[in-house]
Amino acid sequence: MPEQNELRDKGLRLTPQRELVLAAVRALEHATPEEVAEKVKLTHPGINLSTVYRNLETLENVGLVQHSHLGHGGVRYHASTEEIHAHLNCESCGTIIEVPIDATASFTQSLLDGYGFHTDLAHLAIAGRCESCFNKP
Amino acid sequence: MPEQNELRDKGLRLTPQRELVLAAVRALEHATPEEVAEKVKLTHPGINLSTVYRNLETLENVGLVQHSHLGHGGVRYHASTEEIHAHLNCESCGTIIEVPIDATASFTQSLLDGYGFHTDLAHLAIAGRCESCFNKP
DNA sequence: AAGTAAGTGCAAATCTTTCGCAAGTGGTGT
DNA sequence: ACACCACTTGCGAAAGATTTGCACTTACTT
Repeated sequence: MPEQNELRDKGLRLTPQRELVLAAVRALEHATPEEVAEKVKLTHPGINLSTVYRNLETLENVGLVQHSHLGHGGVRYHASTEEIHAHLNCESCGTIIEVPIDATASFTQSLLDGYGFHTDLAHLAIAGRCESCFNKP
Repeated sequence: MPEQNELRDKGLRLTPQRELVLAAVRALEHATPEEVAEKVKLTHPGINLSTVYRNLETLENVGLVQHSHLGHGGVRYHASTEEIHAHLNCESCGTIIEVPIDATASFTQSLLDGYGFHTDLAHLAIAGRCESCFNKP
């Protein structure tokens, strides 16, 4: 019987750790594995970091979460249900500006037309400088 | 007296290691620190990997080289004089497609207009899938 | 030629992510 | 309820990339 649980529906076992990891990713948005672990530890102190890594990978495999590479820091995970957006990452101050994916449509279309490339702008941040940092030395 | 040497002009000491690191970055294009070290070792076998890292950082500080994050692998360095281009990175097969920066001008302009964001598309690869990988399962 | 600060080599330390393995547990069938 | 077994977890160790402390060396200044 479907719809009993989103994890079981994907063929995964329902463990407390796994549920908490998924909940943490959803709550945090753009969290690193480390941050996810911290969040989970609030309610389940014993969880191991490698369990977090494994669950992030597992959850990504079934499509419930996705990762992207923002800024110079490491990988960040977000729930698949979040609205898709591109990230502008200021290299000076680290600010992340979210841009609705529609605003990038003509660009990705031109890459498709010109290079046959199917762009996934959500996966990697776009580097640059925000207005205020640009105006500094 | 200026123009005696590009490194000294930047206030850096002229060491064999440093010259070789710069030469290697220029010769290799998109090389990882590891690859730079390999190249340098051909003529200076004793060079230490940490010396390569330190020189890459130093050379970047004075603007002679720059790094960018292509694909999932590590950091890659290129000479500042290289023609600037964006990189389309196929997440399936790892192919890198180079795109002249002109082709992205209207996109970066729209980010500037809409978000005051000064985009540096060369710094991070753009993720997605190339034509052939897109047509596979 | 001598002095000094920058640069180098080396080894160890970090940091992040992965892996092997033994012990634990969720889900299924009895 | 009971047992079974593959999937999961915890833990420690390993791996890969990059950084750091420190003593020795060397490029540049005078």
